[in-house]
Amino acid sequence: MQELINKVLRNSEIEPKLADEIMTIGRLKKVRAGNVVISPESDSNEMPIVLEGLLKVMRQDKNGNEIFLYFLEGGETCAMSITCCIEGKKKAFHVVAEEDSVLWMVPMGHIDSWVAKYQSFRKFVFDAYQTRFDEMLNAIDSVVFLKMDQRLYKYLLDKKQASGSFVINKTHEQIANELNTSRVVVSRLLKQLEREEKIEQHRNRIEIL
Amino acid sequence: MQELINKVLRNSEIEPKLADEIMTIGRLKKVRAGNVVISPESDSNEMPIVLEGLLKVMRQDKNGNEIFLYFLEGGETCAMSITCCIEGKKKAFHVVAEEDSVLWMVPMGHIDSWVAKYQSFRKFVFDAYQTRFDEMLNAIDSVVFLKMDQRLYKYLLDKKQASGSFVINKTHEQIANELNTSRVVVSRLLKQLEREEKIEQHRNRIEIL
DNA sequence: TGTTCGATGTAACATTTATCACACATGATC
DNA sequence: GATCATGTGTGATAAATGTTACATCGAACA
Repeated sequence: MQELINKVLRNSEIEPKLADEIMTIGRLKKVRAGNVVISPESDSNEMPIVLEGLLKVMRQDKNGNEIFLYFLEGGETCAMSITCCIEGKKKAFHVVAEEDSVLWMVPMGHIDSWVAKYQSFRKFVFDAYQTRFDEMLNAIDSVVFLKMDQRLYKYLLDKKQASGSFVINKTHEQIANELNTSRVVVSRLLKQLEREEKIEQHRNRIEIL
Repeated sequence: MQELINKVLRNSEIEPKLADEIMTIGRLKKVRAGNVVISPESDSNEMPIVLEGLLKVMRQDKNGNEIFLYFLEGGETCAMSITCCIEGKKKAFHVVAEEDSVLWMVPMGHIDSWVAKYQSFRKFVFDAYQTRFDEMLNAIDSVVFLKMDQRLYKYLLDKKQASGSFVINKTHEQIANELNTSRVVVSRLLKQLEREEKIEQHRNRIEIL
């Protein structure tokens, strides 16, 4: 397990001394696909770093409607968790395991001092912010500028990209929830994509061509 | 002028010594309403702090379609500028003066060392990120979960809030651009809001009741 | 005063998306 | 293989939004 942490952290630009600290202070957490890692209710004070697997960040409104924002892949962390914890604010999002994942949970208490002390950690944090802003803008773009058929296709491609697999194991219903639309709409548009030979459909499974 | 900077920075939680540095190193910039402060083309390496007035942050796609994201008010800064400059990435947004404004432009070169050195600056920066994430999520909520009539009304209320005025001097066309819809749609919905006695309309001017 | 131009109002229609209803397919289980 | 729960396909219709076209209004100014 230590090797895994080592691999992710050493591969990043974290300096060895800091990597040691992070390894000493954090704890390992395994989550199974579908499980919630962070929710508005949870007041965890840990920053999750993805060692293995894939997390997804979802936004939810008061009525329980959801929308998918972006994925967190190996080596990445949840920038919003950092700000929320530092500010002690309630989180306004869910983080859910998209695949079985291995996380390294780092208590927030040390963040400030690391930011002060390590240039490489400042870079790590600012990188995280940069990437998250980009993803957020990307999410906004999709919703604002694209029609549902394009949004859906983009969603499938993003998922392929993040998971590294051409196969997506989801029902139409699940996809509809992530795009905040209805199952019927997704079924219709997927059928259309199939006719255009961009995908192939099976039960609970979509294959990207 | 120095008084203005003093007022904004001293009122914030920036420690005096840092405030002095910021005042020594930055430069004053005045912009008139409508003028562009930051655009994807500009590769300015300065972080703008709003001393007076109001800026708005807009997202634009390749086809030139726009959408309003959020306002930057007095004492606030553009978090996305920080990350972009640090990462040396192209900015993916426009910052435009919504009102005549006075800005304090701080060269990015000093940011990293200030973050390392001053706890209060770390707080300032993390606050900025937190606020921006919130505003961004808020923008996403509007676009994803609200119908156009509600989005429009929310937009008017936000504008009222940010400007501190019940009067909005904009044409339907301008509003339509910020919401990425058409003038006709805005006219229709504004008329509706007028019938519901939530607003009063005049030429180039909307009054919130 | 009349002209001009940008802003606003509104009808008619097209397109996109949402919703409802129901048929049918598939895989699991007994 | 009969039963059942769940997933998918599709028509019909409604609602929301976008588009086109044109009328009217009001301010500015010749």
